[in-house]
Amino acid sequence: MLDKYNFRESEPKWEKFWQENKVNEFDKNSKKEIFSIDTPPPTVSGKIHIGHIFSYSQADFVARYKRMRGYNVLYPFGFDDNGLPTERLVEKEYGVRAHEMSREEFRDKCMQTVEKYEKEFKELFIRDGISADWNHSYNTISPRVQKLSQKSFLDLYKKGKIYYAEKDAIWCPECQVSIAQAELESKDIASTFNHLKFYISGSEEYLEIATTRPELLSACVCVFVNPEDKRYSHLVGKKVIVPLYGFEVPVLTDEKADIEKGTGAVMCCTFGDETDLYWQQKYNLPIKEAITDGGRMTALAGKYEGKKIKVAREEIIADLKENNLLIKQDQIVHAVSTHERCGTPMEIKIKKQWFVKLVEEKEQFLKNGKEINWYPSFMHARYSNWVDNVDRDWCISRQRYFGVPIPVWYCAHCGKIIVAEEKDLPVNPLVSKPSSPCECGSTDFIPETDVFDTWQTSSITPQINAMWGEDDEMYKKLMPMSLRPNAHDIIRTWDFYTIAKSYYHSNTLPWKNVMVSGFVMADKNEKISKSKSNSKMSPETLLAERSADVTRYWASTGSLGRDIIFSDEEFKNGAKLVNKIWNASKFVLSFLEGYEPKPTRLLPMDEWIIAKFNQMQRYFIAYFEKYEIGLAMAELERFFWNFCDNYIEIAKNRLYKPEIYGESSKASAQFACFNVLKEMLKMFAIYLPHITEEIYQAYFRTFENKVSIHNTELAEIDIMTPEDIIENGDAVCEIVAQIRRYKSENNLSLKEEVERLTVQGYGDFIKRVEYDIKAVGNVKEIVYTAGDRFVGIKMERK
RNA sequence: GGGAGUUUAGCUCAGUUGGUAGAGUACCUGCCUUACAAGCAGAGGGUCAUAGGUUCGAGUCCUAUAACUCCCACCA
Repeated sequence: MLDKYNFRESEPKWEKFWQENKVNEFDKNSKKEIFSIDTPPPTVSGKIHIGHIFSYSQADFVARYKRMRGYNVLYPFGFDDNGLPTERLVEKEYGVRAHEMSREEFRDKCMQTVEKYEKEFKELFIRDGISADWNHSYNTISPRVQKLSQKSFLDLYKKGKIYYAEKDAIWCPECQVSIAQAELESKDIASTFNHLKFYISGSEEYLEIATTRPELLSACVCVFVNPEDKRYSHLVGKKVIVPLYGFEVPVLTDEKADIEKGTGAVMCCTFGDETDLYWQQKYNLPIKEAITDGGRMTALAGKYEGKKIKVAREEIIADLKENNLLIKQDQIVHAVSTHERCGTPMEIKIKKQWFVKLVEEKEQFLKNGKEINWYPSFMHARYSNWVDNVDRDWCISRQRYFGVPIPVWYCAHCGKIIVAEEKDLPVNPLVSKPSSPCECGSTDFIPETDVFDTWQTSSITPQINAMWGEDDEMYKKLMPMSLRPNAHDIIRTWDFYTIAKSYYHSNTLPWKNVMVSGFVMADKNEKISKSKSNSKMSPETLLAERSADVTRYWASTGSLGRDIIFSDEEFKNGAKLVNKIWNASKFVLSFLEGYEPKPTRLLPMDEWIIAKFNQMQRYFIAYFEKYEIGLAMAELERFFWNFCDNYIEIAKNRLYKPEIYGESSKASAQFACFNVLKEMLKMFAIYLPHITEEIYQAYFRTFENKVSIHNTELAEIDIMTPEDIIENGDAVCEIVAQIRRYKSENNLSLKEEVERLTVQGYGDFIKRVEYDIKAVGNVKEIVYTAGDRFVGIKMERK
């Protein structure tokens, strides 16, 4: 019935079949309970890597499981295709910089690029057997999503949760864009502590100050010492002269000046770091900007104007040395906040920006986090830990090009902010104008040129998926969504922002459950990087050479939330499993040709395997309900190998030789084989959708009456079995194992005949299945003796 | 400095409510057994990180310690 299995032909064949037969589609009109998944839209910023395949496969297992548990599954798929990561990809692909061309030209290039990549992405995910419903797909740059993103902005603005303010913003001088706290990454960077002479005004005495950023001397506004620091108490209130620049600044006291650190005296520049900002606000210090948006020195820096930060630093150190103002240099390694995308140390700039309020609602967000089920549960700690530490509102304006425009104008006359009207969305303020004049009568408007942070858009994926503002009934039905799957790195961004947005918009949770997956590591403690992600691990290669089913098998072996090391071993195990499933099915089905399923009086060992199956399925389901896909698979796999090595070996004699064992004995084995294989394949279908479909189509489809195995539902095998059947059947396996051990230890073939087998204390059940034991062990005679149970078996050979 | 995770066989990991330590893999020994040699059978291999405690009984519960990993804070 089954011949050879060739995944290279079969896998694409079934992928096409599923699309054509709408196997994975969400049914809007179904009465079934809905299970909805807020799929992560992959960022279009380069290639899909093995980590994507890993975590998307895991989410797919859940989607397939829920479908087979009778849910109406909404499994959408989006692409996050705007914003800085995409721009950088486009700049790299074309070898250009966005600011070198017109906005339109750059946007065109971006659109072309994302289109190309998304096609590739989609093909790759389909090739991995991801069962998303492509009717429910979206792109964050599409007009539909732009509209929703702007609607989100308007809603929050009206609710007072978004504000426009000129204040400190975190700035990346490399990308020339403001970024959010969540986009910072702490990095240990080697640096130099430069000890400088700050002469006391009108004195030969100097104050020694250590700094890593001498290039900011021109922005120095004061010097702080700790009020408890006796060494400097005589200097407090006096003025010191900033080296090289010659202007005077006061010596002030503040607790934040650490006696232990450096020399205990610190120069405050606006802005070298967050502490400078703190002091500026606390003491209302003057603001002096020494660095331009592009990371070069301003006119304030005098002769260093126009130089890059690093260059200026080197030159200024040389000049300090030359002027005998440098006392010494210490090499240090210190933590520096950098932009996660480019690794450039951040700067603080005063900018007019749009912000979403976060700080004032922290308690609420913590509460919301508590109401969500996190799998694994400890990932909740990571969420609350982050929310607890948030100390900045979320800056959502970006000085970039390829993004969702901020739908706002400013009156050229009075400066009033004019936000777009909802009916006009999506709006590009650079192209259109407000529909009515400003209150002041002016019709002259300055459009906002900034675009949104991508997270402003991707934080409403539940709203996008649930058709917010498009289908109110559906929205009500779908919110909160059932599940958000994502990796642990974006808990602080995507999860957090999404929770905040859903609360602000509708006072709901975005989803009931979060399933957090780990990372794929190249090796222990070694993340997969572009250079490491060689062809051996590229998804294309793995899918083409190892098959999608085997790749998915590997993805199933991971533990929830835990990082996994890329392992060739697991691929081998997967290949073995797939092969074994094929062979076992082929064998079993060869005895089921023309079989008509009907209730049959079952022999004990057939009851046993069915009872074992049902028990395994209960464990399997319990694991899946906790999103423990790996443990569920292990449970299933263990059963399957037991089915092959013990049950088939027992049953095949009856299947082969009805003339000896009787037709009804064969029918009993057929019943068990038919049902166990069928139900087991359904469970495997969650992980290995291709090969199971091949077998289903070749045989079981006629009986199940569903177009695809993926439209069937998991079911127990509904027969009554004696309570102690598992225990008794396992005991039989134990006896069989002892026969095998004996033969193995004596270097005998397993088919060697046993003259007499003595079984002691195993009870009456053994007698009832004597024919099975005799057959599988090739035993001529069994002698039963009384005594303690599990005493053992004596064997004699002629 | 704050938080979290991990520590069980050479390796990768299970171990549900406390009750004689498990699997896969590797190594070794056999077996061409009428599905599968990408298979089958079997053997060896563990002070469950350490030290205390609770208990009749602890890999499991409690306390402390150590090592590794991650998140956050630390940026003069």
